[in-house]
Amino acid sequence: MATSTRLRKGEATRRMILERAAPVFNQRGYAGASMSELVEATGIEKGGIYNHFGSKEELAVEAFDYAIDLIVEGYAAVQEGKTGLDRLVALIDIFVDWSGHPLVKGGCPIMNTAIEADDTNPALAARARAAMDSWHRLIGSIVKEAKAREEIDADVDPYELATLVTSTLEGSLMQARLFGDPVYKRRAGASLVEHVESLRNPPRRRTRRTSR
Amino acid sequence: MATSTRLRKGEATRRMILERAAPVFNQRGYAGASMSELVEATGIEKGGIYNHFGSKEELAVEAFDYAIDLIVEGYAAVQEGKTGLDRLVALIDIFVDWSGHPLVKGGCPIMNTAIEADDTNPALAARARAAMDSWHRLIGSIVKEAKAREEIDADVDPYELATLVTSTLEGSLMQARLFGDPVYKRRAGASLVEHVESLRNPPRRRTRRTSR
DNA sequence: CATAGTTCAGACCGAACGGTCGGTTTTCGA
DNA sequence: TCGAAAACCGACCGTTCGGTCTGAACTATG
Repeated sequence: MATSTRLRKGEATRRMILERAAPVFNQRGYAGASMSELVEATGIEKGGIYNHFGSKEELAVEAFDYAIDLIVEGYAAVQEGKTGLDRLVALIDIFVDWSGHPLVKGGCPIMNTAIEADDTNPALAARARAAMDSWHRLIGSIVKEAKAREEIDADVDPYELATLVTSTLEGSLMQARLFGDPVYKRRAGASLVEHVESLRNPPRRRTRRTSR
Repeated sequence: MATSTRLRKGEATRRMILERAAPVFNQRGYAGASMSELVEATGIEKGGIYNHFGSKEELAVEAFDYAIDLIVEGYAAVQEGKTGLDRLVALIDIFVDWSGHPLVKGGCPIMNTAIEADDTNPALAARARAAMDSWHRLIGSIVKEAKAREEIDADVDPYELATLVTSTLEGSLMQARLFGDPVYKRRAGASLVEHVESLRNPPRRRTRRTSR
């Protein structure tokens, strides 16, 4: 069919633009990233870029979604073959250490976008909310599964635990990036894993203090 | 003396500029805030602003320091008359609810600056590091005091607890602002207070789960 | 292999950017 | 009250911003 084949080449460069623009936006922010930087990063001239995206904002939104897709796939992969609370621990572990190869350079796109866009860019803020919501639901569903398997008490609120885990992880990532030191993430991860394990049913011996 | 009196009027407007520029930078970010916005916010024309600050960056750095000073004073005030762990709990409580009157509009300047500047602006990133470090030390000193008063075990690492508390608070603030809902902060605060209380020595009955 | 349709380069646009500067007004000690 | 210094305005600077558009180059089907 005409449409699908005609558009093929364009689709490829379109994806390539997103792939290379995503880290630029994630590192420099929406306001901080200029079209000339994006031209340099993508190797496509301005006319070429605007042939695929109607505006800088449209490109930023799609680049954000692209980054989120990458991350969603990454977190899905690390849960494979695991069940219940083990899935949650795997998520925490991989957040703490992306095996040295961050999926998108510049930190967590959700947090970066949330911080910049909440007061300035409604479109980007809405995408950040959607992505964060999806992340909350992922953790929430894991907790629900753990409850169904009777790994943890029935009165643990899945969504509440999800947002609490998120708070600690994202806050630790912010500090880790600010100081260029992963120890903040490790501490937070260890503390969260300990907390999660303490919820296990029947309760095991409680190891009290945070990691050292 | 000549110098001190001659400069008086200028110093006043200089402070006024910082006072009005700080929320602009905090809400719109460094790259997102334009000089024309700062002119509008301060009521001072561009020439007037540049009479006091050598560059936009210099203004941003001083505005950041100004915002931090406000916050430091705020946190100092809330600790008055309290000792040991009660000081820490007071800090957590006030972070969760700035009584409806945020000291600087746009969220936590340290986090906002850390997120934007870590990959783009070394000068601002350095100030954010300094401010965060001071915050860490404040909490650390409180924990040390609590240890000296034998409120908590001697093997609790003050600095470690400080960074953990910070992670959870900042991460929850990010979510609260993204969704426009303070519940994220409240949950995090409740969880942290519970955690802190569980460290009290002699150990009281442990309430196990997160707040509800 | 012709050619219609798609993709891209790059010159170009007006607006807005951060920053400068000369001149006017305001301030305040003498 | 006078006058020098400080404070401030606002026009102006060159540059870069996001965005447009025309024509050339490429793609892939009939």
